[in-house]
Amino acid sequence: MQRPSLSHALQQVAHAYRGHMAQTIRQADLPLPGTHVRALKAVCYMEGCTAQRIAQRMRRDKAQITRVLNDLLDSGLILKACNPADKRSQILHPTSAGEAMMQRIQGLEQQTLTRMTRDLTQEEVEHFIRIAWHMTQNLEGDLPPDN
Amino acid sequence: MQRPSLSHALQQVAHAYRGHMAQTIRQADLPLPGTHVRALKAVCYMEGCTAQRIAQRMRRDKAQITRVLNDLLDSGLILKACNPADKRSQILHPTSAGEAMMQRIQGLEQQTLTRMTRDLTQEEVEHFIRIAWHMTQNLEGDLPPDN
DNA sequence: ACTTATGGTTGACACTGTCAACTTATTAGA
DNA sequence: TCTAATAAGTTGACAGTGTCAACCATAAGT
Repeated sequence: MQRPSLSHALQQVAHAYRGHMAQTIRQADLPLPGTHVRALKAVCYMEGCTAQRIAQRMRRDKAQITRVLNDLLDSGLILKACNPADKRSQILHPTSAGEAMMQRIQGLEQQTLTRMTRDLTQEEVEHFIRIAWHMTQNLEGDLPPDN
Repeated sequence: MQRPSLSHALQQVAHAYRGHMAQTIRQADLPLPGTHVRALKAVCYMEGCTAQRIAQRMRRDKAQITRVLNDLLDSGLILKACNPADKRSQILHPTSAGEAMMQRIQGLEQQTLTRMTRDLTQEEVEHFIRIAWHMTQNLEGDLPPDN
């Protein structure tokens, strides 16, 4: 552990990213907190997306996911449809408003990512991602990336 | 943005680290949340540490720092001393209990970091830290690392 | 002296995260 | 088949994180 320690660097960069995204989204008048964005992303891009699958992917408590999804439902960004294969669960789909929101947010995220990596090579970024994923695995040890 | 996206990787690794540390600390019966740990670390290792300096270093709102420091004060882990050079501010010092706590937590953190980087080379870890710091700079743009 | 800036505190609030208890439906076993 | 264990989702409660605005006291510049 030398000067910019791993833990400090990690916390700072995560905080900076979160903060920058939050501010960007606020400035664009899209009143959607970070967790909601991530959940919406999952609904838009996962096939046969259910609450449980989102919880697994994000490694969050399913209680939190339920609430976030209900917010998205109330905002008219997603829909729940019966899952004929399992009456307990519901398949989630974005509404057209949800798709549109996702498009806008993707743009904002891309902006943030571009700025964040502006003086880094593609290779460096990939290296970073690979190591980050490795560290995650070392601490938890399951689930494929799949995004 | 390919499969394990930068944003996803970043959020996952930060979450994994935070979660692992929290659990480790809980298992060791040290009832100290993460922000408190970081603040205590600053008090222990920064010369002439004040609330303001901690806030700058952690890039957090000073209101939060005030509250965290008051918790640490109530727990008997730190002390506030008058700053003769500026009556508004207080110099913070760890108590012996605070030092002891810091020692124990350092050990736990080292455990977590070791596990997290167990199959990575020193070079890879340093590369990761360097890129993380770069990204932080790109999004915010000031303050030296100094830890 | 007056104004402005800074260190710190407090109140209010939004967001994040987890745990436990519960309902309903599915699945596996006796 | 009946039943027990398990899984999806919901709800309540709560701890922790983070920020904003208003405020007080002191400091610094004019």
